[in-house]
Formats: sequence, structure tokens, C-alpha cells
Amino acid sequence: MRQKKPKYIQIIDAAVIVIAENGYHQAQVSKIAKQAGVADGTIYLYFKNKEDILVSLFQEKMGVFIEKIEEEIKSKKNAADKLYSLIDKHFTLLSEDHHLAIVTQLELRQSNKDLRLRINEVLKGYLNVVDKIISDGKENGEFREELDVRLARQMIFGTIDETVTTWVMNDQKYRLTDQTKKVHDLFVNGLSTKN
Amino acid sequence: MRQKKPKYIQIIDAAVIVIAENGYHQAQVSKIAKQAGVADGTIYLYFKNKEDILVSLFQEKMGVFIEKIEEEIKSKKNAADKLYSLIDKHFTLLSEDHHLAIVTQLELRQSNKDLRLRINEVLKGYLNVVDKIISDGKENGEFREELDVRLARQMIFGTIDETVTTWVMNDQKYRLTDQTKKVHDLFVNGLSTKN
Amino acid sequence: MRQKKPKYIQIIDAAVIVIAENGYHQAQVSKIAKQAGVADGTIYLYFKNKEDILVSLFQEKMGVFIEKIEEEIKSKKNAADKLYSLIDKHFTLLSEDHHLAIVTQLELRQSNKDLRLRINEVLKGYLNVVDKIISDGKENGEFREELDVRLARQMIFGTIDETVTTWVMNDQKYRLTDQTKKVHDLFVNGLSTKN
Amino acid sequence: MRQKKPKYIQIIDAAVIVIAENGYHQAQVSKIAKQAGVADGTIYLYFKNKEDILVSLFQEKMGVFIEKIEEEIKSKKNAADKLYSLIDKHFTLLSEDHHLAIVTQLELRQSNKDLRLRINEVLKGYLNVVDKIISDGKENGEFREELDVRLARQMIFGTIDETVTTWVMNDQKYRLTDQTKKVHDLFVNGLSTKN
DNA sequence: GATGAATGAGGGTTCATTCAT
DNA sequence: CATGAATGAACCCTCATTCAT
Repeated sequence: MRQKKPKYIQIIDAAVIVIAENGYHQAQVSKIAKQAGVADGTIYLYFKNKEDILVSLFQEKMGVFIEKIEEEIKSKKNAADKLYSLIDKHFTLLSEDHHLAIVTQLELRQSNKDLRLRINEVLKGYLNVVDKIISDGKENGEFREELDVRLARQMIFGTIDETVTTWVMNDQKYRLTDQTKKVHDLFVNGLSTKN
Repeated sequence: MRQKKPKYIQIIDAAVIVIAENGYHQAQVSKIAKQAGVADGTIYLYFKNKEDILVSLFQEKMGVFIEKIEEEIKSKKNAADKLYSLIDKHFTLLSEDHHLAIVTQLELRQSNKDLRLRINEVLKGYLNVVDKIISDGKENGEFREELDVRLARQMIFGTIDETVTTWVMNDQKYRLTDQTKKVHDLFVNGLSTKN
Repeated sequence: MRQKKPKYIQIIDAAVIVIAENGYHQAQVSKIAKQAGVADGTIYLYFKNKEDILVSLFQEKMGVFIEKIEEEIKSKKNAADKLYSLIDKHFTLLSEDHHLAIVTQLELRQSNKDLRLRINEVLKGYLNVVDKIISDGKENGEFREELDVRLARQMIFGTIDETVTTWVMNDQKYRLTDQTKKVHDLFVNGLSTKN
Repeated sequence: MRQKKPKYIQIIDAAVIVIAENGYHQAQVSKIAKQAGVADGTIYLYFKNKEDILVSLFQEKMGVFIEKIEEEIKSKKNAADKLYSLIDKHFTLLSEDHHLAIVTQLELRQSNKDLRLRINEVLKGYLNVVDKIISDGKENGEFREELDVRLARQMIFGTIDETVTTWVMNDQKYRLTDQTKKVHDLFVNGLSTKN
């Protein structure tokens, strides 16, 4: 029973497991408390309410996510290489944590509009990283000048997200990281042969 | 009070309005009935249960959606033109029905896994249209041979979906259709200048 | 489709079948109407409300029941013989109509107090027949003078009823009429050897 | 507000009162909770669902019932005396708790087949006591050898039950215990003078 | 800090009955 | 006489949150 982790983290990790295994709507506070090995009431010493658990979960996990991606792309010089690293790391990190993949791709989306807006706030950090890559690419001539950064970011994020979601919905049966190269190629070169 | 529309359609239209204005979790059957101008019990003469209203709503609206898109692209010869029409029609149709846009992009996603799976079934019709365009493009040499159709489809759908969702979340403040050309350009030509 | 029977009887017979096959709480008016081959609304041309169907059902069937029993015992001279005939006819009639047995022994008892009071009114005709047998028996010296007629009647009816109910609950697996003699013997001679 | 009784008992007692005073179909969970002085939700900390309240009620009360009867007849040597005690105690216990009498004789019988089957399970304990008395009586020569135990039990239980029900339906206007002797006499000696 | 028993608001669905045709 | 579409009241149960210990 040695739980070195502070209760705050203990509870968030418990929430990920409970939500992944039971689904968003079956993830009662009491279940999370049980999984975390604390009393129901204890939850409320660390979180304002249930929504706060979920936002914190997202912040905590997404924070690590962004840190690792930034770490990874720091060493790359080209925007295209950075983009490759981002896709690769994104796929890799979610492949390594199946529970987290289910929670972020499927379950947390069932939350109401308010919660999703707050989750979007957290997501902005990630989207800023993408924006930076695109801007850098435009500046150094790798990417086309006329690109609309927001649209390009929506393509990149939308595609990655859709790809991961499809993979999760297929019960993670194939290797997500096998798709990195092809996704990157699509981003950089598009569909057309005419280029 | 002249209601020419059959009750089935009346109720679905009412559901769209109620869900758009109140949110998925605040869309009680009694509210939908009131909006439709019928008694609560009447709902159950036309729908098996509440979930059935939502699935039917999606089928009905998405059915029209697909029909109109197919109609639109039928006249186009090039895959690239067809893709343009698809994006354009997708954006146009949702721009013309703000309520429906809110419902499909935000609210219906809060439904539970069962409902989402049934909604995905309906979506397949749309995704098949996209797949067809990509395959056709590969065959006639417009698109690259080595394209992975599923991935390309995920890019197209993921991007369009993300674009619309962002637009809805920004309260539909700008004109979605203004983005058609740029989205299409991204799909066809990618990010890179190197082409 | 030749339905010679008047609708009134048609509906009562339908009610017996529907209740026996679906249970009291699953015997909706619409089901009875369907079984009777009439529209829901038609029921209300012949019966005041649902309760009226059930009371009428009981009156109609119990009326025949009493008539047949009275017919049967008319020819008997002894009270003991009359009692035997009554038991025998009671068992026989219910054995011959399994649906009716289920309805009267199990299903109709689930009705509310009001309905049961009205059913008891109908039952009085039957109980009067029993009372008459007992009184006659006392008068002609067959039965003991000191008998409390009401109690004796409660014994006879309670025992017969319990016996039939047990038989119905055991899915009518054995022959009810095989018990006539032993039940009669119990009534007449009691448990004791001392007599 | 000193409520020494555990909540479980508190709720069952409340259920007896509410059902007796309002009838089975008007005994809403919220009414029972109010009568018990607890919140609606508290009910579900002690009972799985509404049916569970009713089955538990029957088990709890019938358990006491059987215990007291067994206690009472233990000291009697004769089967006839035991039978007398059983009738007497049965009548006495229900006379002392008018609410319980209404609930067991009238209201609980309106429950659906499932619940009634579960109630019958509980009843078996009582019926076994009766069977034992009859068997003992046969063995020691008090009762006739040729008696069918099941039939004799059906007579005893059916008669007692019918007697109590009639008494309850007559609003418990007369003293039930006044009938003990006569009922016992009927059981032992039967109707006939010929003995 | 930690507990967990208690709270109580909220909604999908059924079905007897009506009444315009 | 007959129809059957429409009505609308009524209730069990869950679970996030609190607070006395």
C-alpha cells in the first residue's frame, strides 16, 4: 500500500483508469475514490467538484504531453522535421498509454459544452506548438507563404485527432505509429500529383 | 397552427431546435414535445425512445446532407473539383442551418458510446463518398498512386470537421464558406513549397 | 372472420386470454382490443372502463360457474353428497379452462382493493350455495349442530381455493380432480382418528 | 426524534404503515421515506429497489411470526394442541398489528408474479411448521394415517388465511381470536356428526 | 486531514381514456 | 356504430456533494 504519489496525482490517475474502463457516464465519483483508495469526501479536499477532476486530469496529462513534444522538436531544424516529430510523438505517447487514449479520444468528449470549452483552453498550448511550426516553415521558405496558419493547424490537428480516434475505435488493433510517415507526407505534399 | 409537416418531421425539427438552444443534457423529451406542439406521449407513437429521436435526427439530416452532396459532385469531372464541391456544400449546408451545426458538431457528441456507434454507422455513407472521390482521383492520375485512401479520408473528414467545430465554437462569427478555397488548396497541394 | 358472438362476449373472452397469457399488469386495453379484433375505442362502447371489463368478466364466468354447480347438486339428497359435487364440479370446471383458472386464481388477485371488493360481491352467490349446503346438513342431522356456518364456509372455500391456487402455481401439472375425494373426506371427517 | 431503531427496521416499519394506509399501488417510495423520516435516496442504501423493501418486509415480519409460533408450540405435546397454538398465535399476532394484517392479507397480494413467488419462498417456512404438526399427529396416532399431508396443510392454511382475510375485509370489526376454538374444532373433527 | 452516511433533485416512459372523423 | 391517433399524469432511482465525527 505504499503510495508515494501525492493524493492529487493518485486521484487523477484513478480517474483515468475508471473512465477508460467504465466510460465517462459510468465514472462516478465514488468509483474514482475507491480506485484511488480514498473516501468519497477526500476527493473534495483536492478538487472543487467532479468537473475539476476532469479538467485537472486533462491539464496534467496534456502538460506532460506538450513538454515531451517540445522537447522532441527542439533539436530539429526543419519545420517539416518538427512536424514529423510532433506526429510521431503524438502517436507514440498515446500508443504507450491505452487508457489515456480512450479517455481523451472518446470519453472526455461526452462532457458538456462548458467542460469542453475549458479543455479547449488547455489544448491551446498544443495548438500553439503547431502554429509555431507552421509559421517557422513559412518564414524559412519550407512552407508556402500564402498558407492560412489557423487553417493549416486545423488540418494538422483535425487529421491527427481523427486518425487517433479511428484507431481507438478500432480497439487499437493496428500500430498507430506505422502511419506517421504517410500522415506527414499528406500534410507536406497534399493529394495531388501535379506538384 | 397550420402544420403541414408530418409529425415525425415536426418532432425531429423540434429536437434540433431544443438541443441547439438548451444543450444535449438539457433536452428533455417534454421540452421537445412542447416545441413540436404535441403531447409527451405522442413522441412515443413515432419514436421507440429518446435515443431513437436522436439517431433518426442524424439519419434524416445526414441523409439529406449526403444526397445533396452527391447531387452536387455528380456534374464534376475532376476528383479535385468533386472535392471542392464536397467541401463547399458541407460548409454551405451547415452555414444555412446554425441549429443543426451546433447539434452535430457539439451536442450530439455528448451522447453515450452506443448512440455514437449508431451515429457512426450513418456517417459511413458520407465517408464512402469521400473514399470514392479519392479512389477516382488516384485512378485518373489526379492524385498520387501511393495514397492510403483511409488516411486521406481521415485527413479530409478530420480537417473539415475540425474547421466546422472551431467555427461553431467561435459562435459562427465568420463566414465558413470563405474557407472553402483554402481548405481545398491545402488538401490538394499540402503545406510544402517544394512541389 | 365470422364472429357470431356479440362484441360484449367477444371482448370478455379476449380479456381472459390476454390476462392469462400476459399477466394482469401486462393486459393493456389495447392488447385486449387487438385480441378481440376491435378498435381500442370500441371497448368503451361496451364497458365503462377497464375495471368494468374485469368485473364483468368475473360476473359472466362466475355466473355460469354457479349455475353449473347448482345444476349439479340439485339432484343430490345428502349435504355430504352435495358438498362432494360442489368440490368435484369446481375442480372440473377449472381443469377444463386453464386460462380461466390462471385468471381467477392468480391474475385477478393483483387488482386493487376496490376491484376485489366488487369481485367479492360476485363471489357471494357462490358462498351462498356453500352456506346452504352447510345449513341443510345441520338441519338434517348430517352435520354437527354447533357448527358456525360462516366458519365452515370459510374452511370449505379457503381450502378449495388454496388447493386450486397451488395446482395453478404448479403449472397444473397433476390432475386436480384426483383430489376431490380426499378434500371431501377432510371436510367431513377432519383430521382426527378419535371420531 | 430519538430513533433508536436501525434505519433498516425504521424503513420496513414505515413501509407497513404507508402500504396499510394508502394501498399497495399508492405506496410510493417517497411516501415511505417521508414516513420513515429519511431522504428518498437513503432507502437505496438499505434496499436494492422497491421490490426489495417489500420482500424484506415480508421476510422480517414472517420470520418473527414463525419464530413466535414455533416457540409457542414447542411446549405442547399433542399435535392437536400444537395446531391449536398455531391458530391461536396466528390470529393473535395479526390482531395485535392491524397494519400488518392489512398489508399481508390484502395489499401485498397485488404485487406482480415475481414478487409473489419470492413471498411464497418465505411462506414455505410457515407451511413446513404446519406439515410437521400433521406428520407428528399421524405418527403418534392422533391424526388419521391416510391423510394427505399436503392437502391437510392446504386446508389448514387456506382456512386460516380465508378467515383472516374475511376479518380484515370486514374492517376487523369482530375479535378474530374468538374463532380459534371453532376453527380448531373444524380441523380436528370435520363437519360430520357421524364420527 | 480523512471519513462515509445521508441527502434530494430531476426525467424518460406507459397506457387508460377521449373524440373527431 | 366503429375507429385509432392523440393525450398527459405519474414515479423509481442515481449520484454529486455535504458535514458531523
